[in-house]
Amino acid sequence: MSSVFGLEMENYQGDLNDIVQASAAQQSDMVPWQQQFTSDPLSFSSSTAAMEDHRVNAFGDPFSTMRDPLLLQELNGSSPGYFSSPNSPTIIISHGHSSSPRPVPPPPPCDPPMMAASSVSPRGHKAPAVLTSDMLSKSQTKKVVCIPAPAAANSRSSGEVVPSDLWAWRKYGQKPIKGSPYPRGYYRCSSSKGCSARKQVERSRTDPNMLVITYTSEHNHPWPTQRNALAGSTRSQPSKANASSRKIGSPSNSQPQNTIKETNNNDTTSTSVKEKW
DNA sequence: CGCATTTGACCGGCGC
DNA sequence: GCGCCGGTCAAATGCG
Repeated sequence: MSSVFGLEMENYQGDLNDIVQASAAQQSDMVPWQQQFTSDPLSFSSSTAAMEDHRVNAFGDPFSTMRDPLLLQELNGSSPGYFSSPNSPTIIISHGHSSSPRPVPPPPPCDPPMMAASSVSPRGHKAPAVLTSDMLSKSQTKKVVCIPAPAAANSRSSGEVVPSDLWAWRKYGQKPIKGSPYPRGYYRCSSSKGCSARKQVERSRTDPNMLVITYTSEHNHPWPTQRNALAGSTRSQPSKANASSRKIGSPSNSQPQNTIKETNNNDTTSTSVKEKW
């Protein structure tokens, strides 16, 4: 399996490039993030511990220092090394045209049952992205991103950590998923009212440290120059139970550079990108 | 005041 | 046909 992955990864890198480029192209007229990132020196220790430490300590929110994997993906355009790194988040991109009205949740790349069996290490798993073509061959563009979810420094009451990205996401629901001890959160893009972009965030049942983010639909608007409009952007903490710990992961309103860092971390998580149309 | 988050209810699809 | 599960909606609440 791993070998397959490796191969796939290689292949996907190529695809990814395309994707990234495409993405970049799409948003090229929006925000020159790449420049920002590019200018950011990537100096991270390759050691997992260091990485985690780095992330978690950065702001208390491991994800606050990293942009959405998806974002990273797009940014990848400027940092080719990202995907090649074995530790990067697993990103699966599936574009399809679905016949079913309802988006089919792709299997958590990081925690498919089989993986559970094979991946014993909670953290060092080179999470191979497992993607069933079936699922991917649906119609909407679905991107499954598997990223390491470090400690729940920024975790909510439910314990989920939501990475912040340039888009403003509004949570519209959360449901416990059968077979998974962790609930799945449903987010919608609040950057633009008409935007149908959605994402589902859930923890890998086999690896609580891994976060599986599924992006559905695409944004029909440019990147928010600054976490836009609807303003508040995504709150990271619940207002009740953890009122005191609320907004930890606060929006990265203006710190894109962090992404790059994340991009650099290699060595702990595996990055694999799959694309399906 | 406006927006985000939370939570429960409702709806639709799928499997048995 | 029934039950289960996932996904979405809507009302209430809290925070900036």
